[in-house]
Amino acid sequence: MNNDLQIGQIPLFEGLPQENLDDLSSISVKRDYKRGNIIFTEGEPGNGFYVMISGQVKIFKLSPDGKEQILHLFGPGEPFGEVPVFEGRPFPAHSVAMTDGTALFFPRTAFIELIKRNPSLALNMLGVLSRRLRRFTVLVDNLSLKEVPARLASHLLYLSDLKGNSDQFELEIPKNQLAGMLGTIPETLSRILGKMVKGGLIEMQGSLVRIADRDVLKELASGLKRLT
Amino acid sequence: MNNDLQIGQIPLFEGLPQENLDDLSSISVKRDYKRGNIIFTEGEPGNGFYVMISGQVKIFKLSPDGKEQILHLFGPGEPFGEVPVFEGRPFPAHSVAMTDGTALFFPRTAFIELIKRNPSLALNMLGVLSRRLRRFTVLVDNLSLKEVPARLASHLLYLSDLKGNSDQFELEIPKNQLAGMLGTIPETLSRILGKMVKGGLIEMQGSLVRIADRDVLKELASGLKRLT
DNA sequence: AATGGCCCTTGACTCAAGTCAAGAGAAGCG
DNA sequence: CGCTTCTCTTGACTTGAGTCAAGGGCCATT
Repeated sequence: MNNDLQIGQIPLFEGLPQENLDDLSSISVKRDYKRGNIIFTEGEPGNGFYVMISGQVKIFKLSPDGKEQILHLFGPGEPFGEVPVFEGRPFPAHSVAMTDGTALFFPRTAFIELIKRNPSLALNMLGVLSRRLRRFTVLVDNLSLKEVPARLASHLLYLSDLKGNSDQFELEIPKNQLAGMLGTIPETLSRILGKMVKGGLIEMQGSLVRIADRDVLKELASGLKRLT
Repeated sequence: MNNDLQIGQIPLFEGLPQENLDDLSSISVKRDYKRGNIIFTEGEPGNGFYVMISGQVKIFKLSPDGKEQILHLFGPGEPFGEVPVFEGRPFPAHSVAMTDGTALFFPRTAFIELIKRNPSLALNMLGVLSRRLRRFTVLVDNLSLKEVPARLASHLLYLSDLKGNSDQFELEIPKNQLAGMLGTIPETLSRILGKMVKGGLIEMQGSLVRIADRDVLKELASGLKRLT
């Protein structure tokens, strides 16, 4: 049996007639990745984009001395690497597989032809890019206007929200990667998590987090309060 | 006589048949702004987007204690405020007029109808959003992985580039606003500009900059070198 | 010419977060 | 099973950049 995501289940392709799904299917190429594989590199020409089928990828920027800033983590059903498709310039960031997985690759020119013939595909794609722009405004806001404890608090609340506001959840990614998402380094993250535990805001066992004081966490996240 | 930008001269609408331009014209509403006017506010529902005709606007985030991070500065011909159009959620940031000016407002539903009937309008818009995503990756990279002197150096080189690599140019905006673009505060910007002048990298008179040592500036911008 | 309101700069100080270094677990591999 | 390798934590130190406070210059308006 095959558990893989089918092309019609991809949100980007929602609402398309079967005929278009067949077209998409016929232009797509399946690609498998092992954990750690480079999918594309910043500066490399982009001849198409990807949709994750299984596994997880990160999109990130790299500083000359090797520090990483993660821009996105994408899982099954999510498209990535679309910027060069519509802009014609190279990839603006790097992409590496976080786990073993599979993606569909859609070549640029064939995909653009499909878009020309199908306005709802265009609108779906506009929605995807718009959501991504919004996320970036949040990221910039965090990096520029908030301190690390506030970013971490927001992120924990976000994760909790993803699990239906459960008080308990897994981080899903290693802590050094989390540091890269929050624009900091593992040492700092570790210290701040330590303070949160001591302050009674959360409890931790490995990568399992339990929110102990949601209200204070919210105040921290909004910048009303500071972590002492 | 009328110096204003005509609708056909807006890059977003490039390549559209006259009929569509007329449609666009008929759904658009002209709005005038005075310097300092709020155009929209974060959290406000977005029922349409804007195209700048004359003047300049800034799009920015605000921290609880009033610090600003500028996300974009837009001038004549540039669209802004499109995210809610395709995503259906409120504006993700604030917008204020930097100078007196005029914008065209395009209501959401009418515009979406036009897009559905016109693939090249959709592709143009996809191009605009993609370019904007790329710019954000650069902004995030700067904020997270580079120090203020490096961000400033890149910005100066960017301004020089805009003027055909001229060694001399105006900042165009007040220095406190420049600080807000670079993710810092006026005091810090002032100090670093001071250091650059002392170090012989640039010369300054008011808001006029002359690049004196482009090579070192480039090394600074890339992070290879530090400002002492 | 004088007043008030920005804009910009400079100095002294503070502090959040990064660097460097060491070590403990945990996980993957031959 | 033992070895390497990676992840995570903790301590001591450094530092980039922010805060606070003061003052000078410039412009617009009266």
